[in-house]
Amino acid sequence: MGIIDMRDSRPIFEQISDWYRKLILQGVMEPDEKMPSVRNLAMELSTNPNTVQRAYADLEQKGFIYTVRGRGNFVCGGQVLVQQRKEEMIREIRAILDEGVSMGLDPRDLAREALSGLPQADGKGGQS
Amino acid sequence: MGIIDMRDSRPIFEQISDWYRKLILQGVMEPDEKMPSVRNLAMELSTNPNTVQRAYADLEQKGFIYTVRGRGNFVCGGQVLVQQRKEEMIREIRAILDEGVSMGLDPRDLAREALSGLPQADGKGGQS
DNA sequence: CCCTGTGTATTATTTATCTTAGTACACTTA
DNA sequence: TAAGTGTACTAAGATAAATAATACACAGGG
Repeated sequence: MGIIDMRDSRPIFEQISDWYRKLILQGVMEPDEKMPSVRNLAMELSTNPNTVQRAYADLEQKGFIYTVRGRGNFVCGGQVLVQQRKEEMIREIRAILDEGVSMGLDPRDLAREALSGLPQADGKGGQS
Repeated sequence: MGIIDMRDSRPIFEQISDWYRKLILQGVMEPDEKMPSVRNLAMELSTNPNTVQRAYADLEQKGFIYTVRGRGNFVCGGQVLVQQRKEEMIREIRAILDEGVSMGLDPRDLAREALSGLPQADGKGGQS
């Protein structure tokens, strides 16, 4: 699946932002690595520079990239963002489990079924 | 929190649909119980009858309510919907855990932290 | 039958968001 | 100097959401 999915109802800038957010959190984009230029990425995705610019503004506002005038956008480092996202994930899962409880379901049962058949962590990220 | 939250970026019809979806899944609205009339609910929520109508159309399309011409909308029963929602929840949790794994996190750790401090199922729904 | 309440359909208008387009300016580096 | 970079601005088009007003068909109570 590419960066932009036409069947996805979310706005393009959000799909771009989400794509790179995941790349950064996964360590595929390393700290201080240069992001594609606004114009280049717009060309590559057959979209508008303004749309890419908005995606980058979103990433910057959320602390995933930083800007150097005249040079480009670069990836922020690393562990703090992973930790923040981890806590956000826990809140998201907890919200689902809460809803399950309100329906009379057993949250441990939900968690157990969600865990079954998952690949294990590869430890590449080295989160200690 | 009321049905409509102005700080919520989701459309009003979706908030209404979601609200009643949860009431039905929680058993607060019982099978064959009458839904508020389109005009009454619109009045109560200070919104447009068309918006409520759209929410009801959404609920009907998803199988949560049924319509009797000239009489009103009524709640569908019960266990099949709960089971469907349960499986959907498991898929949602699994997607989050997958993302965590791609970041090098341990999914069992995420699940355990999400479970900690949750209220237990009250068994009111009686899901066997 | 008549009246009221119900869902449903239609058209139009307004509003907000997203996207594209084009232009311009300041900064950095080769 | 020239090319590449981010950034700002205005304008226009497209789409979705919400409101407004009207109309029609059906069910039930009197």
